[in-house]
Amino acid sequence: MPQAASRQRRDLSLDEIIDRAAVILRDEGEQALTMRRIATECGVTPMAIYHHVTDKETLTGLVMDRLIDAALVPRSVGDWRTDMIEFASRYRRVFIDNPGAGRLYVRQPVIGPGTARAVEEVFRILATAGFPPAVIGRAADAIVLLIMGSLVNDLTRPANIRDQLIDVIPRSETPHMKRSLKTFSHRDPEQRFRDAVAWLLDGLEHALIQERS
Amino acid sequence: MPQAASRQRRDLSLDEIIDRAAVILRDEGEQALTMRRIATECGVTPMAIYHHVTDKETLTGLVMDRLIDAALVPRSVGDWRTDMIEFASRYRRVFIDNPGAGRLYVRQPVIGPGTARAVEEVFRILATAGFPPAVIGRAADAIVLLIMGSLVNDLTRPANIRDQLIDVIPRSETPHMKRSLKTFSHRDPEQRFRDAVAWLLDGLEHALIQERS
DNA sequence: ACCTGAACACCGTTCAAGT
DNA sequence: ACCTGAACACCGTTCAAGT
Repeated sequence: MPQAASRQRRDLSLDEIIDRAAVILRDEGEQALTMRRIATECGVTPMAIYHHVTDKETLTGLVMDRLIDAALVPRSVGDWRTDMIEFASRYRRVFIDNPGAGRLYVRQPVIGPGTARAVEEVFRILATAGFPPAVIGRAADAIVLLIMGSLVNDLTRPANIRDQLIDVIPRSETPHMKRSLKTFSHRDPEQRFRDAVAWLLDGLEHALIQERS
Repeated sequence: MPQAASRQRRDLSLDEIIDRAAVILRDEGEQALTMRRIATECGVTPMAIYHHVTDKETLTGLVMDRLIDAALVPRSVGDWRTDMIEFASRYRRVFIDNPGAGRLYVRQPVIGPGTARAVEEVFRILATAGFPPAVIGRAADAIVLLIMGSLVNDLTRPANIRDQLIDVIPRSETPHMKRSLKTFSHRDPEQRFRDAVAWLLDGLEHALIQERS
């Protein structure tokens, strides 16, 4: 039988804090994730949290790096283009499936083991494709731009909000809008993302081929 | 000589509110932009603002759409690739030069005349390139992803924070990191963005050429 | 070292009232 | 219609103190 709880519980760990915070974020979203709420969930006073972490941003950073790490699965086995598209889609989906975490992710930097392993994996895929190291860094950055942009678009812009664009100025000013707006606004977000990544990889591959010939 | 101010000033307009808010945001950043501060700058009580606008988010939306509209210049005259890269860079720079506005922009949707004209311009450039309407919407979306991603990266991630990635896990786990991290972390942000857009356009152009043959 | 209690310095917004 | 005054229901965090 475990010892009765002492007057002051001394068993609160950083790990437990991160876990409790992650649950709140996943189940109730970002505005539910307050220091006071995390403390309550840990059965402790708000200021107890500050003994394990310097401020809220570093705590949320730890939560998000852990989410990334948990989503990394053993490397896949297709060709490098497929591997990259699948990896980027999986990374994106971590935050699409956890919108609270996603909205936090585009607001603050995240550095940790999960992030490092994710970046290493992108580097590895590009290396197997045959890109020289000088290009790999820039190419990886371009992939990151698409992931971040996709999160912003899909987490902060409601699905069909772009339909409103046709009505805010006279249609005579927007001759091209009428023809192209539908494919701009109505489309599966995941597929839009995969299209963009595919085009980017096409451009990269094209540059690689030209350099070799 | 103008009339003396009445006891209750009734000359506060939405336009003035937007202007004052824009100045605060540009000069002092996002955390200075509070409803109370805007009210003070307008010489009015906080609640007076709510008579002209329903909430803070719609107000900041109006500010940002106006920033976009002001940055749109007469269409350029190069080939479509150059036009697109220049347009995207200029759009991005609006928010890079105004970081407070930029950080708000990746948090909330913005719909208005400025946004509509910007989207129309992207459609126009892609149309002159010869893309069919069904592709134009998807291509425009891909461009938007890069712009949004670039804003997130350059406004929320400090320049060289990626250097820390090498130290968070044992180097034996990251064989590719050592070779490629430098080009991933040290690089002119604007140039990185232009590279990414150029690769994307390469991929798009390639698809267009293949379709025609 | 680990935690509590009270307070500070803010927020956006509602509500009721004035003219 | 346009604005004021007071208050509500919160925040993250500092500071001093307890054990």
